Amino acid sequence: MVEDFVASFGHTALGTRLKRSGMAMQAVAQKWLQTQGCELPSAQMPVLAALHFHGPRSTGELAQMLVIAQPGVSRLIDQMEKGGWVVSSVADADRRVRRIALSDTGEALATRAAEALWPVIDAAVTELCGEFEGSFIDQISALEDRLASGALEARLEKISKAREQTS
Amino acid sequence: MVEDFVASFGHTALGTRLKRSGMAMQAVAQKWLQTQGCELPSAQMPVLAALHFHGPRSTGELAQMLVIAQPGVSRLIDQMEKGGWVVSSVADADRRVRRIALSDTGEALATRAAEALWPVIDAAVTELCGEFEGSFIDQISALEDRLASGALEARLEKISKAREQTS
DNA sequence: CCGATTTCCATAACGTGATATATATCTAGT
DNA sequence: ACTAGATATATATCACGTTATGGAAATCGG
Repeated sequence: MVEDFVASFGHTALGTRLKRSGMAMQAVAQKWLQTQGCELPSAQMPVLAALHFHGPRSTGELAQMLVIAQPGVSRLIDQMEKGGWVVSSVADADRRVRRIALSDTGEALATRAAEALWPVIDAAVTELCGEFEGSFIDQISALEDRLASGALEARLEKISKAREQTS
Repeated sequence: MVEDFVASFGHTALGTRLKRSGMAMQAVAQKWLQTQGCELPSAQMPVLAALHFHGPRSTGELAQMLVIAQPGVSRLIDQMEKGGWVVSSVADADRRVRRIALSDTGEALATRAAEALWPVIDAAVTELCGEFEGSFIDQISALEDRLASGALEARLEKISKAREQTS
């Protein structure tokens, strides 16, 4: 039985492998965030971060910043507004433009995440991608192996606990 | 204006970036395949290749080989059967098992792809990922840059034409 | 040999990306 | 001022991955 045909398919299926590994990392990160009491869907996190670090933006600006299609942003904003994380208003200068800003709740979550959540993920992923050797494809393979073995979960756990100690 | 907030977000959003780059590569490959007269949706390509190189398999075996969830395989097979690329039948030994095999049409496409299409993609992606330098995240950034500049399309075109000459 | 458990697959519901198209608004040219 | 075109956003639909769940078939244990 072939364990992973796609990985055996050389560079031809590299796109599939990158997509798959990316989704796996997102899933692990989201699960960990939930254990930390952060219920925000992972797709909405980049919006939260972007608005937190750069202030209110329009739908189109967010699409450009996040490199996702505009209808996707439109839907995300609707969801986040229903969830109470952002507030939107019609821009003064141009009534076609919707100005999106974090609500107090959203700002509070973003602040907490910026202090205690995103740094942990960053550190864990940095560790996860450390010490890679060989060609790019070898490094992708190494990443896949580490993800499959639960290395990211373990590092999130470890780093999170270490930070609790020092605080 | 921030060009790409996600990329500026360090390792925290690496999953998002990998997923995004993977999807971009798939899209480029699919578009090129269409110019070569290959109409198969990209998601079905791994199934075609797996059945071509390893022979008929069950739904569960395909899920394991392709590292996607079983319901996904189930749907893929339905689509491919409607498209005439595969035929499925109830296994003799165990009537729960669905045995999936390439149809003549599917086998013909797979043979052609194995000779003239997948090698081109493989060569183009290999070139695309060559000469990467620095840390893993730097290499991802380099990949993103090259993809954004249309480097993969250019290489597919170039390699494809070079092969036509020699044949 | 019959009932309980396990296995394989299908279906449903959801998440999150895409594209295509419609609508509303603004701007420029006459 | 009026109209044509450009622009910003919303809506609809599709693609493709997931998990949850249930039914049919096979297997196991008493």
